[in-house]
Amino acid sequence: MNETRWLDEREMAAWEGFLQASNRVARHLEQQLRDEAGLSHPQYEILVRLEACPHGEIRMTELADLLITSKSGLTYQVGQLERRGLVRRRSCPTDVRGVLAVITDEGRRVLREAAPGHVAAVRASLIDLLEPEELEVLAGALGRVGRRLAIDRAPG
Amino acid sequence: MNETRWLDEREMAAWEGFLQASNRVARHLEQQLRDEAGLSHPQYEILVRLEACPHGEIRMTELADLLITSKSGLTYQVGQLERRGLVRRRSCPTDVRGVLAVITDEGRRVLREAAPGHVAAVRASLIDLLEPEELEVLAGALGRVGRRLAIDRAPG
DNA sequence: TCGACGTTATTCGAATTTGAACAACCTGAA
DNA sequence: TTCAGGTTGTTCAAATTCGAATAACGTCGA
Repeated sequence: MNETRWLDEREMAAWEGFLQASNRVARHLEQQLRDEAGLSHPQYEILVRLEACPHGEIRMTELADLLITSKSGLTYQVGQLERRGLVRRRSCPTDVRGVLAVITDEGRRVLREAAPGHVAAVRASLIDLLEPEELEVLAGALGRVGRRLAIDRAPG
Repeated sequence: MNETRWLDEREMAAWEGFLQASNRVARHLEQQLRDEAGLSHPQYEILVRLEACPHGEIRMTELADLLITSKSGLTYQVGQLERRGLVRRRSCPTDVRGVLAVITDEGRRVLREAAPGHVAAVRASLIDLLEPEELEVLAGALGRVGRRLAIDRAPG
């Protein structure tokens, strides 16, 4: 058991900044989407990912990985979206067990309407608060963090 | 209604990196704390904040603001911690409505035991993945983001 | 061909979170 | 002093999240 390497002042500042920014940005976006588009952030993300897929469809497990959520959580949210007609399910042609989540025309329409307000909120809460160099560093550093943590992830 | 300013490539990279890093780091820490200390991250944060306060105590509303959570959510978590003897409540001497959350000796002990593992996880999932310059930039930029969003917050 | 083993999506119960409603209380200006 | 208006912490119902358990299905080597 090694001696604990505590955080020094600048490490602490980075950590607290990261935590606080994560929380506040998340809250900001959640509220904006809820108010202006009637969607939760998880729901919005599902629509975004689906639209980016060929034919607007993808396997449930793959989608769960993209969204960094649990499979059961995705089942629930896709169920919500299906109820509202923004997504539908169809069974996978190559694997009887498989389910494809598919974005509907209505889903695309809702997404198209929600996107401008969402992008504005992302700018207001993060992007436009950063200098160009900061943006660059953030993209590089946090991209590395995400990729690093993506590796040693237990299956959900 | 202005034309939407969509995100360019580097802005998108920063945004996606931020989102993904937030999610993955949060998951990593949640699991580590649960496994090694039997605490959720919110609970750990409550203990940390309390210990940093004079006499290890603070008003509920102030604590909720520090933690960036709702008042009702805090009521619940403090209730959980009280059940386990890590925190106790006492009424505020200067305001009959007020309640002070107080960390107990047992709470301090549990926190002391949990801290090394938590710091190690924070290092492994974020801090030690960053170059010194990146750390500096992150602290500055995300600190600004947090402070900016702290201002226009609706009361909870 | 046949199992052993891993995958797939869902269901279930338990835990957690939120905002609204609420009762009780402070505060400051008239 | 009074009282309108804001605060305080809790309770409540509803929504969401997670992991374990489950049933059904692929895959691969012997």
